[in-house]
Amino acid sequence: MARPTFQTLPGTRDLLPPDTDRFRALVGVFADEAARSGFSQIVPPIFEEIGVFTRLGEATDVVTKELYAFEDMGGRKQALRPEFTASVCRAFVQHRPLLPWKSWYAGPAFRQERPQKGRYRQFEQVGAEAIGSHDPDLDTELIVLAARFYQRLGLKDITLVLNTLGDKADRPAFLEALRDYFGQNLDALSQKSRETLSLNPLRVLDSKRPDDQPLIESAPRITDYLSSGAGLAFERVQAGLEALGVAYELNPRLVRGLDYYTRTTFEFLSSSLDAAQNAVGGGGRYDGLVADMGGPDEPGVGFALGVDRTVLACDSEGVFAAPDTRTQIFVVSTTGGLEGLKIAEELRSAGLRVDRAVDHRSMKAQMKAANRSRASLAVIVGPDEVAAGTASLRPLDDRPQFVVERTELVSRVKEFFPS
RNA sequence: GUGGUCGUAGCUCAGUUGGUUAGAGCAUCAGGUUGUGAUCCUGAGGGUCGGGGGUUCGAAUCCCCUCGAUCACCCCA
Repeated sequence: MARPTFQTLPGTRDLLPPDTDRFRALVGVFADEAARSGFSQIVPPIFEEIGVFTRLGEATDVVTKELYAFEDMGGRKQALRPEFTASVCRAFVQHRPLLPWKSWYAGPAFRQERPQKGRYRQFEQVGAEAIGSHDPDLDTELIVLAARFYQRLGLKDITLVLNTLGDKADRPAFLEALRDYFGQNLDALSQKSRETLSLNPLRVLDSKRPDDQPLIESAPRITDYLSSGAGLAFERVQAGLEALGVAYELNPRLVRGLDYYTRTTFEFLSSSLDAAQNAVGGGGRYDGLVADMGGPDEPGVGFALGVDRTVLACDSEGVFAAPDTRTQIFVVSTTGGLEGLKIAEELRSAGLRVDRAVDHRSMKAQMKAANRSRASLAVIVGPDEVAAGTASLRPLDDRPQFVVERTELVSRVKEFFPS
């Protein structure tokens, strides 16, 4: 096909109906679940001072090579948000709300990477964050909130994977152990992983390269390096999930890509997704991040779910269809006057979904448009109806057409749509 | 950033070993008597075959470059 002059940039796309209805409904479900769990919505700006995001970690790809950074006219360095957590922490520090601060959000985030299935440069997330409490039961609540959301969409093939990364203080010894271990087996490690090792040894555990698997399998485990506090918290989260009947898998190699995570980390994987990008959501605790933003040393825990991937998962499981926003009534008018327009607005005022033929085309053309709109009723006004003070109602199925008084039009049409 | 695959009408695709005005289905529009859709019939519009260059008497078909899409690596939602 000959390409148009302009088209969407790589990794971006137009969301068109009926997907738009579906996205909106999905966010609606999440908003409802979040509110049930005591979270209120926050809408941070889409771009921030670049420092807000670079605080996420010097070793994270999200910051070092995927950030959409730019300067404003005054030379101020800023960037499109690659995720929400940083913005939420910044907002917390800026406004100092009461603790715990529980907020949810929905909106686009931006990462400049090569697009592929389930991975876009502009992608949609919903998520929730709670700042100001160490309570591991809060971790559990967050996880269950996400799980309930998936459940309400109708998704079944979702696996919850759980791990802990320990406290900041536990980290150095563990990292050292990893460096030693992998360092001694350097020749058994893939080239890529060797590079990763020098940057962030944790991330080597996350390698998907088959060659690395045997080595990773017997690598040191964080659980052996946990402080008692972190260990107890991890047990408490597991106990909570068990008490609530939420299934999970432990995976000591789950490290997640952002450097700020501490203690609990989790990921939701869709097994029905035939794409490499099968993580539909993830999150964890970030106990030092608020302080890094220049705020008080308040802990935080939260998650983000990828809306685009979740929708893909819904597709492959055949669940969560778009809600019906179809036109109910289609107004056909051949008078050339304003009667059709008036009727359409009257019916709209009465709360019905009404569309109308434009451009004064032939009745046949208007009826075709009516049929295409998938409305179930056509209201027809021509010269005869106007003269007689009536309107013709034509059901767009097999039922017979009938005539109603113009003055009773709205009530007669409403009768046609019970409920 | 690296690699694989792909790029013909709005959509899904044909297009034989390079050979005359590039096709189909769906969709769109208009007709099939005077005001009636979804079915059926007839017809019409719509493509410089992603773009540029080259080989050739001749290229949608072969070669090179480029752009784009897609999938994967990496990484993550």
